[in-house]
Amino acid sequence: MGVKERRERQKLETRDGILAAARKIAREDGWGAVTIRRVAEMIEYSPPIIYEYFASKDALIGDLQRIGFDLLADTMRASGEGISDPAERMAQMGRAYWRFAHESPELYQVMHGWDSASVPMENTLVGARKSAAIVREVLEDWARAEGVTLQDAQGAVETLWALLHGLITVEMLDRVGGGPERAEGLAVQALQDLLFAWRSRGGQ
Amino acid sequence: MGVKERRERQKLETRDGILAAARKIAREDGWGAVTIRRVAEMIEYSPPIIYEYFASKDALIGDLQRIGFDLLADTMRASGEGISDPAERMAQMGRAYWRFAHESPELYQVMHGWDSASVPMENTLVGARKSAAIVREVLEDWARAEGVTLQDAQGAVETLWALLHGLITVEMLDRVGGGPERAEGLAVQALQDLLFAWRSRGGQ
DNA sequence: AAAATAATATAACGATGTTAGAAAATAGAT
DNA sequence: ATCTATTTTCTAACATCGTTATATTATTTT
Repeated sequence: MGVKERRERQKLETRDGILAAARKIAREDGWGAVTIRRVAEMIEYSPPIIYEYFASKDALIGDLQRIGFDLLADTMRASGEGISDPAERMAQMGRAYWRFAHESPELYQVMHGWDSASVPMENTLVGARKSAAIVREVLEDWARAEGVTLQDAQGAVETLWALLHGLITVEMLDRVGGGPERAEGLAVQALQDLLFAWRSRGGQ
Repeated sequence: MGVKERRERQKLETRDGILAAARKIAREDGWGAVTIRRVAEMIEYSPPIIYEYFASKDALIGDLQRIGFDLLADTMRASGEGISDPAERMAQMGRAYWRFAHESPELYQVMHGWDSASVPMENTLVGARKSAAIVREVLEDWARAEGVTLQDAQGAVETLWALLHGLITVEMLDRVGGGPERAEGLAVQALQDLLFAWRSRGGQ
């Protein structure tokens, strides 16, 4: 009577296969190259099969988007674990964010609707909140440790996020002027500058 | 013998009509709704006519992208004109950037390839440089006035840009909980914080 | 082994960007 | 003013896309 179970397992495997195929195509040839037919070909099924697992192409891509945000949040959380100094923990998490965007550019792209990956913005909103919550915690730890009262903690988180995301954006667009290392240096520097300013004025 | 000239004029008008139509559709229903057929319908011509003026849909969109960047650069330049204090001039240009993104969201989107507007990244790069050059000038004026030596002026420009662009991104995605005014406040604040940090440490 | 059910494939639909070729409008020449 | 040549514009069609209806094959159950 393990038939149902085996079927379930196989179904999940196929589902994962579809997601993996879409991701692989996106990574290799961009999200514009991700078509139902090409995904189907890669998993060696006929196109309609995909609709047994996803309601639509948008749903499939939306799923990858959600997966990306979850992965990012997990990575950031993990990168901060076991580090007691809040400033250092924040720096590590910033680096984790940076690393994630560069190690999984196809996910970062789909998370933000780049590269003609048409994506429900609602997901981007929900997804971004996941990481934001983690950053906010650390930021408040830092403020407490530094004796700084943040007047607008959420705003501070958004500003930090904006800085990282903006620099990653310009770097991914640009791919010029000095290479990734320099941009990461800029990001680290700018984060420190912001923290320095907030500390100096005793609050944001 | 003014026939040729009239034809030329009419051709330019039609061309502008196509661009305007595409922009209008994008503004009203998003870039995903911009199809050749719909643009043609709006200008009251048949679809193939568009290919008399543009090599492809991508070329059409690429043109709007370039137009957007030029308009932004012009706006920023104009907003700083006649202001002698570099810090104030920079603030004005930052506000101009912010205003542009909100007054012409469809242009800002297409400039950065958002909303499934598939766009040549090369243009984004070239376009962004136009505004960057202007900002850099002012930033260097500011540094001179403040007696600050910027070790990496280009990096500083990129950082400022990243901050603005990032906050606009999060706000457009998010709507930021509190409306545009709050997000703009965050942007102004963060810019000042960065300048403060750079001044304090006597260089970036 | 036959019947019932589930899994998968083929063929097609409407919409897209784009092109070929026909039709219509306009120019210049007689 | 009419005829011809040229330019402008349109209709019809193609390939590709997401998606669905329907047929076919494989598997399970009786």
